[in-house]
Amino acid sequence: MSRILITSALPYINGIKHLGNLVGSQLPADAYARFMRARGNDVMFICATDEHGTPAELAAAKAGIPVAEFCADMWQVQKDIADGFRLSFDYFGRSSSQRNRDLTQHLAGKLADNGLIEEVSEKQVYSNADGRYLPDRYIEGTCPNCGFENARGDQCENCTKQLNPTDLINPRSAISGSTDLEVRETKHLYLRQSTMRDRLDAWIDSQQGWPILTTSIAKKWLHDGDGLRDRGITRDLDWGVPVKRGTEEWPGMEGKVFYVWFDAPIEYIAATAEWADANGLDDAAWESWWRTDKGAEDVHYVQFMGKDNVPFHTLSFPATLMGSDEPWKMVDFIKSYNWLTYEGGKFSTSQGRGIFMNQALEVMPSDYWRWWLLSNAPESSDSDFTWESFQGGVNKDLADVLGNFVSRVTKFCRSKFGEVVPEGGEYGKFEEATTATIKYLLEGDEERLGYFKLMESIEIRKAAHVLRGIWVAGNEYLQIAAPWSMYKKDPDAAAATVRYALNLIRLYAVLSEPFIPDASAKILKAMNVTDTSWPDDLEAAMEVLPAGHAFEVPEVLFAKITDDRRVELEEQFAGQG
RNA sequence: GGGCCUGUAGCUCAGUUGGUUAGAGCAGAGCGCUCAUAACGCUUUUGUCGUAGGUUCAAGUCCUACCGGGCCUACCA
Repeated sequence: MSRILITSALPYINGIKHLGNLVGSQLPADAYARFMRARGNDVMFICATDEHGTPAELAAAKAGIPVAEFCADMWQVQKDIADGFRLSFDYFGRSSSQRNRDLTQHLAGKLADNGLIEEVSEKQVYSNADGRYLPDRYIEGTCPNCGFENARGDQCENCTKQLNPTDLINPRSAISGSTDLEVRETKHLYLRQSTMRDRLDAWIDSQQGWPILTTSIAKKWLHDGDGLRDRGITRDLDWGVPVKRGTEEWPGMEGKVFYVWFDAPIEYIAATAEWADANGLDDAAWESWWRTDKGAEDVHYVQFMGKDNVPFHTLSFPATLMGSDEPWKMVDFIKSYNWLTYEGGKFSTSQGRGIFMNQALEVMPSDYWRWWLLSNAPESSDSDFTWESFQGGVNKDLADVLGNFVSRVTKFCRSKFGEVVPEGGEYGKFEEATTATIKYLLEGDEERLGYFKLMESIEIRKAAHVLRGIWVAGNEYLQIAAPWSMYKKDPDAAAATVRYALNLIRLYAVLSEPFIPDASAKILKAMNVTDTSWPDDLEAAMEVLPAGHAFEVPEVLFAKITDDRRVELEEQFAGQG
């Protein structure tokens, strides 16, 4: 048994995420967590909402409620949706928790003690009308390069030239449109990442088998231009973790908060502490996952995220932990994902293009989404969602190959033997061959990785394809064994075939659980079995349901998506953007 | 501008460290089965592996250039 710590990138609080966000972190992390638990490992799967920063403040203002209240509401909304997708977090925390405040302030204090924090005086644009400092991208104006009138303060979207807010002609606030802006001098804390460049570089070099997407992004930041740059970790905002040096005030930093990207990854740790608190456990419980001096030295830690998050997880957060000079558990594997596109274009929150998580659950069951998204996860490059592909994948894989297999076996059994595992006959060469085929698909060989290895190495998409192959093996078996014709001349032989096939159904429920937990549960319930033990011994697994065991024919597991329905959905979702 | 990824059958994609006749699913065609959600199984058509060069006994696999698609580029998270 291993101890496996899994974190999924924190969804930002300002709105409901779309399917691209889901497939890029939470969903594959969940499949991995479920798989690892099923194999008997001790798993800690952590996620939380990322609640600080300007967008949260603005979203709250737009909703006309205090930001703390807004975040509390949105946390519940996101939690409910996560539950709807059956995301099996051991704890879903909040980055605004007291635990995170304490830990963020503590780590900042340690970094300062170790000479890794620098105060920098800089000029920031302040909007009098809005009563706040504006991040670069919240300032708009005319691009000095191409004349585009809606250029943003960080970059002109029209000519892609990078800008400073002060470059803009006729700058205005993107929030209020006010032109009453002024440049103010303000002090901020910078994390001296540059001094840790070689350590970070060596640390990344020492990692084995990370996705090329992960390492190439990290290397680029480490070596591009002058190398890794220091980064401001504070902001002039109201909403966030107040800047403190440990538990002490930080002179000159009054009224400022830490930058979200400083406190958000720390929430992985803090959320584990929240988990301990929520379960009435002491600090030792969460520290055994995070402190290598308190039991975490044998923990295997895996992070999941979209590619946009890679720099923070390969550089800033490791720099924070390393720089504290305390024995924090560092990540062992960073799984990063490309983007999911929608009907050939981008998912867009601002334009309402694509499918959001709440809408998805309103129109289709979560298993359908889980299966399509995981079997098409953007692991090697971007993947495109189309309703046609979704319909095809769900209908062929789930309804025809798996669902219909369960249906044909249980219904045949009911009509010939009743709703009970039939006795008589013995397993023979067909069963032996099928078991061998499935064993190969599970374990693989030197040339081809099997389901187990693919899941362990987080090749989710490939694992899904192999899993499908295991379902197909059941249909192939039935075709060869043909119990419907065998029944006429040798009912005992047919009974043995049905008994084997019923055991296949249970096996499929166990193996498929990481991908389609609802269907898996439905199957197990119908088969009247609670034994979900992992089939380390496949021969034994084919005997779990003994002759005489009662079961029920389940309802149709996966209703097909009709062409009419697909067209309806295409139209419903095309109308928005 | 710089960096990274990517371009393989009509579609979506696999193709390990270069090695015999390039694979899978879907779609198409044929056959079989009739237990089943008109489901399942078997067989089968299609490829100058983006283009042009190069290295090699041998390249989809390595190198160079070019063309196409995507992403990142540090104050949105």
